[in-house]
Amino acid sequence: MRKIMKKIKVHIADDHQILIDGIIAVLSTEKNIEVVGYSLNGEDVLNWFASNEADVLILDINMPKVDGIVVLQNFFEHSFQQKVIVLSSYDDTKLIKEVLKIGASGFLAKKCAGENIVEAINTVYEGHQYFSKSIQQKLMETFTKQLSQKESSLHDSAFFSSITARETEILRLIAQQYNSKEISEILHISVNTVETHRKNLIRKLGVKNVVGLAIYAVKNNLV
Amino acid sequence: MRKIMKKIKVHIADDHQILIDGIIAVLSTEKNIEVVGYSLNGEDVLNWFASNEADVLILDINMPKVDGIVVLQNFFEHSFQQKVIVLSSYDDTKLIKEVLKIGASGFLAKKCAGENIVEAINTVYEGHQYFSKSIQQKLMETFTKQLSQKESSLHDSAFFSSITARETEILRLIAQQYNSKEISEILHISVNTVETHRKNLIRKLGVKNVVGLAIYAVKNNLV
DNA sequence: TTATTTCTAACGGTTTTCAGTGATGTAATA
DNA sequence: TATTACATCACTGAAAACCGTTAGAAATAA
Repeated sequence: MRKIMKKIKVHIADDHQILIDGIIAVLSTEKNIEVVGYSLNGEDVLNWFASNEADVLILDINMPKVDGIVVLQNFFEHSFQQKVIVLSSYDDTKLIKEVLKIGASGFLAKKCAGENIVEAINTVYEGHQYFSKSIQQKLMETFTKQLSQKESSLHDSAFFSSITARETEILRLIAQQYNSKEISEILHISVNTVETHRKNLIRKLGVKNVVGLAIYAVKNNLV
Repeated sequence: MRKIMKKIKVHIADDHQILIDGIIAVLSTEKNIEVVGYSLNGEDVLNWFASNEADVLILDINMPKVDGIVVLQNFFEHSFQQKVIVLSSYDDTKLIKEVLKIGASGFLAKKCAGENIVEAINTVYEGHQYFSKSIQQKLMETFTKQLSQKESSLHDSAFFSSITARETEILRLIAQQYNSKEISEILHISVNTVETHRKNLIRKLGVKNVVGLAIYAVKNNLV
């Protein structure tokens, strides 16, 4: 019994013909991948891609006429079901985040090996995400930085060194939009006491007013 | 001229001797890696590792007596400069985040290939992070999920449907701890106007007071 | 034991917030 | 043209926040 394999149809958009030819050459050796079209500028991509039945779009982000980002946005505004792999000369973290937000499934640095394109196409076609190695590394680093920042902000010197448990309790309630009177009722203490704690918090945290307290609370995951 | 290569010294901690032997076997073929010791339980790791000069600790997270997490915490509390690669049977996202927070440099699923261990050791020794493939995938997914959530919060119905540009401007200033009078001076408008905008914001966003506004602003990345 | 911190509470006074209501000019839109 | 949305401004009064300072009781650390 022979398994009939459906070919993955690929459209390529890049302003450098030579690069397109290169990619086509690489993909031509792959039995389950077929290049069904290409565009040399952003303007062209949407029309082209909408009319053919490509499954995957390989999109260069730096293109004349219409920027790749704009193409991406248009693309997902029309909620096409196809997958997009973004191609870029630089592995700029901001850019990567941007395109991921918009909805790209993969991100390839141009310096990566040809085999990665094949891998990327297969991966996104199966519904997963693909990132070339250097980009993975970068993203992972910002990711773990995020984690450690969260952690370190919790271990914020001000937070653990001088804010008492009671103050934290009150800070939490302030950030829940309770005013002093309400907090005094919740904690069964005098309004004056709440106000004192509040004043101490403002002083200790070096903020100006309740707004500062609220923001501090949010940034330290107290809400 | 021959380059003299310093061997990377590795310590392994796992309660399964057979796994340790396996790793040692894999690493024995590597010229630049040397296994200098191993521990069969968590309790043992810290003493052992502190006294020898290993560069990299390969640490199983599921161990008897002292849990791997506890070992990790102790480890970084004593601020050892060495790198830690965490080994685990499951690629549980929560667990990964946990160990990354604490300070691990790498995470390997036990199902991964032997060569990955070599790659991991070299990578973390050079100061980078290493994650086995399945884990990368998982982390990337939660990462992009985060991004999309951030995005969706920006596209919060309330935010884009009813808040005007001027109101946003004022909201931003409120979140910067300016009071109405100060905002009126910054924007060269009457205090009454600022107050009106403020009231409208409170109404439109369904919050109780400035604190609610501030929190809304932070959560929508306006500060 | 002594010293310090923390929680509690209070007083007096000023400033700000907040709710409600109403009004005007302008610009876009139906 | 009429309507709507927006930004602007005003007045009132009650409530809340803010500022400075003081001070006792209890728990905790030196």
